[in-house]
Amino acid sequence: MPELPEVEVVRRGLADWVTGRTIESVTVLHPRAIRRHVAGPGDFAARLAGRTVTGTARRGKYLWLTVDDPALALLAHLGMSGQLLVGEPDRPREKHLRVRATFTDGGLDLRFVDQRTFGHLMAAELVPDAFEAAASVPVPIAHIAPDPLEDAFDDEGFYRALRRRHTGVKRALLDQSLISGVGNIYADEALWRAGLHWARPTETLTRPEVVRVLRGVREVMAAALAVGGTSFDSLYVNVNGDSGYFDRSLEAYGRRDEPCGRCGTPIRRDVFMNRSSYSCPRCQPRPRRGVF
DNA sequence: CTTCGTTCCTGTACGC
DNA sequence: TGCGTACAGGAACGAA
Repeated sequence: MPELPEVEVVRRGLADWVTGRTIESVTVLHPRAIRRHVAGPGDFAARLAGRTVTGTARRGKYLWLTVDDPALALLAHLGMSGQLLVGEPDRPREKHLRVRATFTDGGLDLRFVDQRTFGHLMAAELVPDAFEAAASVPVPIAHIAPDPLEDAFDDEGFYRALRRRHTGVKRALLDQSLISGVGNIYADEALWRAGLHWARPTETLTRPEVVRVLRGVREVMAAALAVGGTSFDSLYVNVNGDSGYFDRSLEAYGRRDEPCGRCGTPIRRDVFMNRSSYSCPRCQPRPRRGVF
């Protein structure tokens, strides 16, 4: 399940393998993969054909390729199971191949493979970034906040935004308009590190607690990035098809009934937002109404 | 305006 | 063996 560290691993791979190369043709094999590109597959392919890739960028879980048209980007979101793979152009088609791009040099091709089809690609317009001077951002994601690894992320502004909200801290961490790049896995890990329960009301958070949450997010993401990201199955891989190793370092996520690494209490699993939340009942006690 | 439940999709695991 | 169900879950969308 790609979150920020996994997307960053993919971005770095693309930077190595496609920068400077010219796209020859783009084939859409499944229209759902470009459903956010409202002009359709023909327009998507036509906008990208002949363009030379000039660089790569990322914000949160979105990554994009810049091209020799400064107003255009190839924007990608991997969803739950999306993969961007670089490989020999004559290899067999993957079962869930959705989009394929070839290059004029006849070398390695670029494939978007996505089993569960929650991911998508689009050819998007680039506009000036409201958060970082001199930077550009694709229009469809201009509304999301910077991610916590960006210089443009505003820690104090994040604290004030949380205090204005009336929701639980985990829901806020998953809200890409407040902080981008955090998904279910790293939200649970960051809250475990910060010693906060997922349902803690955001309006009661203290400044030191928010500092702990942000430190937790940044530290766990940096640690995951250092080992190539988190993989539970074969669905997350880098551009060469290799998995990361961070699942061996997770403290809370997926560890139901296993002992907490700090206190030994069995990790608890709750259903929240129709998905799993893992926490330590002792290190992350459930908040009581009226306590704060 | 904010908040929150629903929906999209496919493959795997598991109980009976 | 096969069938039904739970689960994995990001984010757009609509309702309240």
